[in-house]
Amino acid sequence: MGQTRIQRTKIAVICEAALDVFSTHGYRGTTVDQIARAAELSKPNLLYYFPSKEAIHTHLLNQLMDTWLDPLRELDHTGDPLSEILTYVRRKLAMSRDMPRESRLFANEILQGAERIGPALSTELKPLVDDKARVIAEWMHAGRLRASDPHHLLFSIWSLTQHYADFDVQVRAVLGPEVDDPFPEAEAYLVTMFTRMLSV
Amino acid sequence: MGQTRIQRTKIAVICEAALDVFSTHGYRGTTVDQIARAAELSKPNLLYYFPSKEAIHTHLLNQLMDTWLDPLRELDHTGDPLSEILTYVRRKLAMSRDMPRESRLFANEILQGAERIGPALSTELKPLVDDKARVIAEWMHAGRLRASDPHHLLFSIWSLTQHYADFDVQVRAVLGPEVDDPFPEAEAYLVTMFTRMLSV
DNA sequence: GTCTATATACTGATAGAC
DNA sequence: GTCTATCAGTATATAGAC
Repeated sequence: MGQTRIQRTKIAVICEAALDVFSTHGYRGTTVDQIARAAELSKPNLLYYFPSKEAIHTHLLNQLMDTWLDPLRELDHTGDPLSEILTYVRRKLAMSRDMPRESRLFANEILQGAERIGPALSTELKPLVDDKARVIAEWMHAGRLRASDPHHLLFSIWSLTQHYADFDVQVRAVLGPEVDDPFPEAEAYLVTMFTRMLSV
Repeated sequence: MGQTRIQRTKIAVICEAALDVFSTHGYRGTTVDQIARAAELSKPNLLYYFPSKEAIHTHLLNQLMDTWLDPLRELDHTGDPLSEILTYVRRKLAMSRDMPRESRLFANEILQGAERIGPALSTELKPLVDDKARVIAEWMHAGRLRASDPHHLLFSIWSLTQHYADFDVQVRAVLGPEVDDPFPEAEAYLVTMFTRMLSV
């Protein structure tokens, strides 16, 4: 939409700042002032680029939905079943490692009833999941994966991988300070788990 | 502390109401007025029983921590390894089904940095987890369970079971209205998963 | 113990100068 | 485009009558 380069830059800075604050304090816990300070702007100046606090939040969630579903879209029905699943697990875990704020933004939204993103779950998420669940079911039916419920299989991948972003504080508290980076251990564990679960 | 029966009842009513509101709106998203209305009390009357909004929240979290760890405490090193794990999984899943508000209260707190409950993670949770992880490690070492990382095994049980409470909205959106109760499917899936993961 | 009324502070958003 | 000043609405908590 006819934006100058400077406008796009400022909007990006605001989104970056907003993601930071929303993801750690939730929607209600975040103030426009906090976002403005993090973006190094005055409050009215920020509201010159976005009409309201809610507009920023909605914008972030909509942007995120696409990125979030990319790894699942890439699940290829022509590939090797177990490799495809393990690749998906690794990508989702990498997203938890590299985009923990996005994961928490999403988790906050779902946890509090998905009032803003709710519709997209039925219109965007469900059709994609149903499609991929069908692919997985065919693999299982063909004896190329051990049988189990495909939908719950996908739920389990989401919960296990996102846990390392969303519950990061708890994971680190339990593992203690001697574990600097839990992700290598996590990847090894999850690969083992899904291999034992699915390999024929 | 020298409370009359009526006082205890009112405090229980307040806690019940507060759990309802805090778990669906988060700490900042909750107003004292909402809690008061839900408890059918006036706002000043509510603040006669608790000194502040934060005091109610802290009280709930502290109470919850104990209940939350009970199923793990019952993991018995003299029992059959796989049965003990599966029982733990079933109990945790039952808690997600029967106490979803408590699960979400806890998830909200961890997700937003565990500012209030953080210390208890190191002093209460970690020692218990380390202890039970040792039991599991011994079972694995004795060849009674297939080897894997005990800490991450516990993480996986938490994330998989709590997912059905914390992400309930998403689970239902994906499964669609034809699935009335996802928990029986979930239990069957999780039992299969941990059996394949751990049975020798 | 419980209420009405209110003090005090914060927050989202806008007006208007520059 | 960006700022200072400020409004209107809301929130926590308290004062004081009963």
